[in-house]
Amino acid sequence: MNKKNIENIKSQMRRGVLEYCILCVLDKNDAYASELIGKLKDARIIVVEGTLYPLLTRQKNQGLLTYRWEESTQGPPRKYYTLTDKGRDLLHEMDKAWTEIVETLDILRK
Amino acid sequence: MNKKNIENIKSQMRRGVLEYCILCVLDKNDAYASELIGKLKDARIIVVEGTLYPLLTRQKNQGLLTYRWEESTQGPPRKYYTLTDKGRDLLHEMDKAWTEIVETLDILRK
DNA sequence: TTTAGTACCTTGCGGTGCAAGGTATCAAAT
DNA sequence: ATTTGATACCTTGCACCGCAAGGTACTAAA
Repeated sequence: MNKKNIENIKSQMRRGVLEYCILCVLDKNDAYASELIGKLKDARIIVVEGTLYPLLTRQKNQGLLTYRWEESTQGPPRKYYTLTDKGRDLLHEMDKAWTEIVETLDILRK
Repeated sequence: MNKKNIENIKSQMRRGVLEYCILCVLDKNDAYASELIGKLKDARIIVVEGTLYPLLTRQKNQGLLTYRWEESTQGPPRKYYTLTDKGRDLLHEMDKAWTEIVETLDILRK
């Protein structure tokens, strides 16, 4: 009951920064969807496929990302996503927004 | 166009911590809804009435808050919200969750 | 008795995460 | 040859929730 509450809160917080996290990860290296899910899971940002795929499509349609197909040595071809210049610009805006929120909460909590 | 994007991102990030902010503010002092809106606006967490009222009701129904009516010297009576023990417990859990997310993003950004 | 200020609350819409289910490719085992 | 398992992509339907807009009610001053 209470545990459910806490999980709900955590996921709500994570949601707010999900798009930010994706751009962060892609800023370092191109990646394909399944790979991204793994990396975000490692970073304790839980994401499921049904969330990530529509999100990537949205970001692509906003011109933040592009993709290319690449053959894999094992398994079906992979769709590698890359940050565009526009995506990088937005990432920097997100950095600012994030910093601002962290500062705000520091004040609220002090 | 782009400005709208950024605003959208910020509000999405804020949403994730809205409940947390409310409990933070109430942890220091009891407050009534209009007052809360003012305090959160000062903290650059924009909230509108249509968001706050249902949220307070939700938190009250979850047993995180209680309220009492108080007469006002000018205007209608005010509904002062107070954190319950359960609310305070959850606030501490939120502190942990928030710290964890901040750490996670530090890692993702490094 | 009208206007202005303060305070409470509800309704309808749109956006979005998630669970579940579906499709396709490749390679190894039967 | 065909079944199985691993990998990878994607869609659908539900439910939740923030927000804009609109509504009610009390008080005091014009």
